Amino acid sequence: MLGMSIDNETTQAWQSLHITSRALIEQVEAAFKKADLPSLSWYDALWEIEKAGEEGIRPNALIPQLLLPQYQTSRLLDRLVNADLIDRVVCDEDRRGCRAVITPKGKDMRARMWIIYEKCLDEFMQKKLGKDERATLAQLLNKLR
Amino acid sequence: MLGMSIDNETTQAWQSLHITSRALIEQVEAAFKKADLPSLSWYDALWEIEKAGEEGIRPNALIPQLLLPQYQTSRLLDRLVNADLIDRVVCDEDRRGCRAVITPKGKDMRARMWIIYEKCLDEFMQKKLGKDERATLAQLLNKLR
DNA sequence: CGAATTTAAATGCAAATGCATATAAATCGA
DNA sequence: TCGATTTATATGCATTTGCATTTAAATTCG
Repeated sequence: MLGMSIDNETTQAWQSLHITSRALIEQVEAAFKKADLPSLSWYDALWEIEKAGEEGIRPNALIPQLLLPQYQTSRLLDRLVNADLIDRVVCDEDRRGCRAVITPKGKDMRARMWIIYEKCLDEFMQKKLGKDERATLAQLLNKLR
Repeated sequence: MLGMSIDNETTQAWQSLHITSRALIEQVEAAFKKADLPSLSWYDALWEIEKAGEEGIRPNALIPQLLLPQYQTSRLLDRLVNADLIDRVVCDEDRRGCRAVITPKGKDMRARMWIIYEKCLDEFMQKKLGKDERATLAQLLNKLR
């Protein structure tokens, strides 16, 4: 470990990742806000819950998907319930837990958000990199996990 | 705009960027916390302020560097002042403003944080990608800005 | 010059976050 | 079986954030 040293490519790659990801996410958030829509974290949650179908999904299964701590997941669900976008359905097979199930209003919200999100992805990713570059980027980033 | 559609490479690249950046930053934050050190945003601010030397740097010049909104920058400086890591020096050429100047304690803190940060960069970036891959990653990410 | 506008920075307040802990059901083990 | 432990989720409280607004100095322009 002594003598470990960080080279210039490493610094540049990290810096780019740190800065670019923040800038892009901020731009997406700004687009949502401009369209009077909720934030990216709501989208991510709604999408995972919608994909789970009528059965819904357990909060603890949502945690690794959303990369959020447990308490944040719980409170995000609170807000989604409060906005009538999901229901917390009682969970028969485990009375400690619940299932998050999307409502029609939730589906509608997610669809409206996707319209904006899609435009962002086109503008901030698809138009800036060629197909092969996008594939390379994804591949390199995946090696970091 | 009608007919615009997002292809699979775009989705994958976005997803990777979104997920990977969050995961990596979280890991760095966790490393700081484990070492009883403050967060990445403190590091970034201390570094920019330290680089500015004895003259210090104006808060409004810090905003684009840190990619933070004005009020967040102001309050981050509050906390740094409060921890004796920087001083808010009166600014003679513009009485509305101030200059953020690092203190010896601030320099020391930044140096101690860098030891941890460097290990993270080595572990999460340098060890996972080859030199050429790191260069490619940085280059692709830079095209997104 | 002097009123109107712009810019730098701070702040009051409501909402979100982080942390530790609480609650309560499920599972494990003697 | 029953107390001990683990797991799922929620929540109280302090800190941080986001937003809108305030304060005050600098700049613009008739």
